[in-house]
Amino acid sequence: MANIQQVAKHAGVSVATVSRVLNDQNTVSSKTRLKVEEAIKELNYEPSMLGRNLRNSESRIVLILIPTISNPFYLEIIKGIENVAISHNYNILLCETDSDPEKENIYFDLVRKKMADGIISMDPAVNVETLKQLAEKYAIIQCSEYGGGIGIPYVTIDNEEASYRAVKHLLQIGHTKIALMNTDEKFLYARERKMGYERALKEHGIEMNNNYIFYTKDLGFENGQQAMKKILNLKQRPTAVFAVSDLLAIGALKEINASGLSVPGDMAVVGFDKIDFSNMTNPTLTTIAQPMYKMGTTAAKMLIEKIRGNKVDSVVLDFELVIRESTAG
Amino acid sequence: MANIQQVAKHAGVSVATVSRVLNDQNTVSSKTRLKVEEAIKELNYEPSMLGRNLRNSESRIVLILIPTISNPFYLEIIKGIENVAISHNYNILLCETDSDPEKENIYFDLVRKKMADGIISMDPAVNVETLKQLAEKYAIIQCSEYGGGIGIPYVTIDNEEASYRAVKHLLQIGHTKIALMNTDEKFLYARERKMGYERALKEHGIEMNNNYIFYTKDLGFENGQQAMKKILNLKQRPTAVFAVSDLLAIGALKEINASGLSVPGDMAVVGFDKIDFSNMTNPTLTTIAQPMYKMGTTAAKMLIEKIRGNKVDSVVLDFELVIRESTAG
DNA sequence: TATGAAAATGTAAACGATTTCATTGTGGAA
DNA sequence: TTCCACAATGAAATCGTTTACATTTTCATA
Repeated sequence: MANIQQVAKHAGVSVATVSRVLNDQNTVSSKTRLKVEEAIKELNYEPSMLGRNLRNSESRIVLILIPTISNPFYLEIIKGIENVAISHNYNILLCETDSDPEKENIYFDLVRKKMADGIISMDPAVNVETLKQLAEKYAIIQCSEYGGGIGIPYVTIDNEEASYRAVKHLLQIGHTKIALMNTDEKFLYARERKMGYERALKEHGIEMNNNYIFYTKDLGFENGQQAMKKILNLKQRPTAVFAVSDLLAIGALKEINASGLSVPGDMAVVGFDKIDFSNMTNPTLTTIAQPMYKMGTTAAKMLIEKIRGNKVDSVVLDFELVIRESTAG
Repeated sequence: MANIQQVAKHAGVSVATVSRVLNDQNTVSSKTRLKVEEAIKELNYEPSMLGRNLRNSESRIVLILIPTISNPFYLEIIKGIENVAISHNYNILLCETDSDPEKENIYFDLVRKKMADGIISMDPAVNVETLKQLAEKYAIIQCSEYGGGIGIPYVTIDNEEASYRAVKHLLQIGHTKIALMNTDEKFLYARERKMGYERALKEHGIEMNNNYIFYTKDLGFENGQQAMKKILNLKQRPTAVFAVSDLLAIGALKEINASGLSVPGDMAVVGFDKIDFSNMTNPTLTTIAQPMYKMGTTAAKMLIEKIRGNKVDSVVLDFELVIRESTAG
């Protein structure tokens, strides 16, 4: 495997000149450029990024931290990040933390050890203290899930308002007994979405009923099934459920179907995220569409700015309520 | 940011000694080791992987090539690869090719330029010629999808047999008019699965009927819907469908439901892959379970062996037929 | 033709680790 | 005490680039 020295010798020039050709510098005469390019061809030379990266003190790799790759919610965001990254000559390392601080630390080490130039964190369970500390020295952006007020730039939607709109939709089509399927309130978005839920109810003169609020440990399909089981067992059974993730909602859907009830006839269901699958279920799912691709591209652009050493501001993007069969009574 | 020189100076030793401490070499006296460790603490030193990688001529990064991140089939495989990789101190770069040779080439360049130590390819549409050429110089393993006979080690299941078993199951529960929803036969697995389909039919004295075979461009949900639409319009309508991917099958499911027919009463459906979502549909999907996690770990171990310069052999893993509601008539 | 600014090229020092080989230090045996 | 084997340490080369600075070349102008 040839290196730049050999190319230089073969072309009869210095390594500096070869490097200039490689980096498209305009200070090379077309004659020598040709010589060099020929040598490169003949030797089948490929510049080593290891050498270049060391010299430039960069890795051109950015980390994406997600709790699990199994939640399709992240897929579109990742695509957005990826496209921007690639067009800026960055590559992405997808890091599944399983919300495990130990795994998390492996990845944090990657930036400490210069193997990564920055991080986009989408893990709501991330250790905020560590992250904050890391952010003092390294480029970090939070995407979709963020610890508030810790001074790290983020991109998100207005969760309170989105939740409000979802619940309001249920109220408008006549529901008054509406259950909330939420996650642990240690997560900011969980608290925000509950607030939106409460505001919508209040606005319609309905008092929030704690018996109608269910907390799940995770955002997965099974969690939705289990929670729905409990809801169906209530003596005062609600007529609608608002779940804070599509996977939860799909679990609910499955459970309702299994119990012989029908959606939306007996029970309306609203999800959150608009993952691909939300359109594949039977019935299709009413949900809040997060602008996932846009979130990804935005976060990536912010990160690259940050890596360049510029200051960046947080961004709040628009969402949309998508009404489909699961509430189209 | 401290470097090894400064640590050496601070500890009053040479850089060689610091490096020895870093790499756990036993030739360091416990006294100096202590001094060095103290200096590392005090200076908050983190060894740079850029320097180390250059010196060692390795990146400790491996590439995973997949056509699209949207097909959940790959998720479990990726997890398997990831776990093995991490435990061997490798990191993985997830590369979405969109089956676009140009994007593919960006990633191939990464290994040519030493930014990656090897590739696990799961892209059936990969440019086999390039891959073959690359495999002469770099470590490459094919996982799940493979170009046959090109001398690159692969891990897969017996697609012909799996398909045979799926169709045989349908025959055994009484179906005789069975449609096949396949993809382009330029893919080896598509040809193999068709052969299995044919063998099962033949064994039951049924001649293969080309009107019952449908080709889709991709393996997505929409492709399944479209193909099912055609199937439902046949005058001699089949009573069962075998789709070569779960996403196709789920699209079919959706279309059957939409047309007012019921599964499995009017139409039985079998998928392939056992993705998570195949258990969330209504009804749940009968499918061929590929040992995805195992495929991932196996491929990763093979790749690491290959990187080390050892010869590795291809592997064929077991599959399983999982019978669920969509055929439980 | 001599001059000098601008353009083209070269030299050598980084970047930050690992490792070979040489050197020094240590302790036990004679 | 002397010597030797072996353990511990250090000096310096190396991995493959980029780039500041120095040097040479070119060429229009006086």
